[in-house]
Amino acid sequence: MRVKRRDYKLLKELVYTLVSMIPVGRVVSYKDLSIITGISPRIVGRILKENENPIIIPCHRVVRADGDVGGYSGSGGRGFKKKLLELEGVKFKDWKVEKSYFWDGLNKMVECA
DNA sequence: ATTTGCTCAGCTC
DNA sequence: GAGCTGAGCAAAT
Repeated sequence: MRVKRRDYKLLKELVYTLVSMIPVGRVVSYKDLSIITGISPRIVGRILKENENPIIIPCHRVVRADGDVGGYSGSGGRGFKKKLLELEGVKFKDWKVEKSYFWDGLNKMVECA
């Protein structure tokens, strides 16, 4: 399912909203966001990168499906992202988040809807 | 565990 | 208009 280009702006808002819903100490994969929004995972990353309100959007809580930290365009890069997550209570195994920290709340919400 | 191929919106040439 | 570039994914090796 693809979204019309005209809706791209709304799509961004949706992504931001979803991301801002992630509880502390939990993470969500780009893949899940891509499924929910109906766009490809890369575009999710692009949207986060282009986010207009970095303050209310905890981009660091979005990681790759493999558990890998992924990239980060903010200050400090990936290292800072990892540190931030650890600070919130997420434990890492090398550079990967343990699966138990993935949050499936979004998927459940979508199932409900 | 590592390499390869695919994806799709945006930017550049 | 054609080609390159990613904050990724999944399958094959």
